[in-house]
Amino acid sequence: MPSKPAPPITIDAVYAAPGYLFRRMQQIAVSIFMEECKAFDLTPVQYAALIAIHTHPGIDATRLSAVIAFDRSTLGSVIERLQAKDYIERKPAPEDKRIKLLYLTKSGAAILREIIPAVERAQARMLEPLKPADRKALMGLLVQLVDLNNEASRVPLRAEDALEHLGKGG
Amino acid sequence: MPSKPAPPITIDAVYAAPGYLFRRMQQIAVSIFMEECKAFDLTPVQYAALIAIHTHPGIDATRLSAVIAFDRSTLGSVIERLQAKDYIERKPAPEDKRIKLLYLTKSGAAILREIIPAVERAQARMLEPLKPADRKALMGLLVQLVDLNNEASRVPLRAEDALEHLGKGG
DNA sequence: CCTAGATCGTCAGTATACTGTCAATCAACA
DNA sequence: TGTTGATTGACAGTATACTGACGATCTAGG
Repeated sequence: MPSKPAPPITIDAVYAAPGYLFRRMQQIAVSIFMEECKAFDLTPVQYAALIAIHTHPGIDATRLSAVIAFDRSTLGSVIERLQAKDYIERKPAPEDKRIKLLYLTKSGAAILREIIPAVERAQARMLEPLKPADRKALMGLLVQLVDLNNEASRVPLRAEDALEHLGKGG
Repeated sequence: MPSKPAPPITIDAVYAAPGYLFRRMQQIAVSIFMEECKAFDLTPVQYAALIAIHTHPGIDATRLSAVIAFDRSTLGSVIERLQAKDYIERKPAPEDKRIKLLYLTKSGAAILREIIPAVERAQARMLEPLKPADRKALMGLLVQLVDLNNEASRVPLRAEDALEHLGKGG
């Protein structure tokens, strides 16, 4: 068998490349999210951060970044904005002066309850063009791929990190 | 059948949501691309722009944004950076003073030839954890979904727009 | 010809993302 | 105890992305 010919240098090759499709789909997903949630003034990232803080009250910023796989530097400004909107508050940790613990405010808990249906609509809309069986297949493959590629990203997901501040209770 | 219960408000629901998986996969894809191409000082977006200009010499910025589905505002700074690196040049259009036509320089054409193998490696690595049959299945579903959701994004892909400056030759 | 509307590039403003660095602080160990 | 090394939050710098607006320019219609 002869060696594979050099791939052509055209934009059509890009359209079929995984990286391009992932980027495109992310753009579309954000667009749909913002459209469904425009009444709430919350971005997808801010939403994920609120959910994570709701699930793990008293988490600190570094652990939060591991739990939602967001860059720690980026997360600083996200937290600032959520605090400015009065959706979260930061309290200094009594035992470690470096750490600031994150908690939802009443406003934060309320907006979370209210936005959930819009978020559910957005998530459904992203997959709507596919047949139900294809939706399941795609999600299954994506969950696999993201999990198996976890270490390839600069900020791997570490869901279990959230439990450390509770005393390492396995 | 009773109505569906309200979904629980936990981070685990986010981990399984399409929007979160698309974001995560995009982060991973960019990370792999940058790692494989770190010798070339080109981002994924800059690479796509170069390929598109190579495929459509003399395209203008607005049409380029339609061809690679990037926001027109964002593209302005991308073009500036490519120009600063001497990979492209802009020439005023003789027939329309608003338009600046984009061309690859010799450096741009050269770096494009050189970076292709690294890009191919990056694209392959993104899907590597999956079995070959699953890779094909995932790509097939993604191509479908991105295409069917094209209008849902703020900047839909308009590949055919690139031909307009050639005299509407259909 | 002349005006109304569309288009082009650009800019300001906001929000992710990542790299690298820094001071303050904490933990571990000699 | 004293110092080394790790951790935390913060910051500067770069690069996408999107919104909305703007002047310059072109096109179409009257």
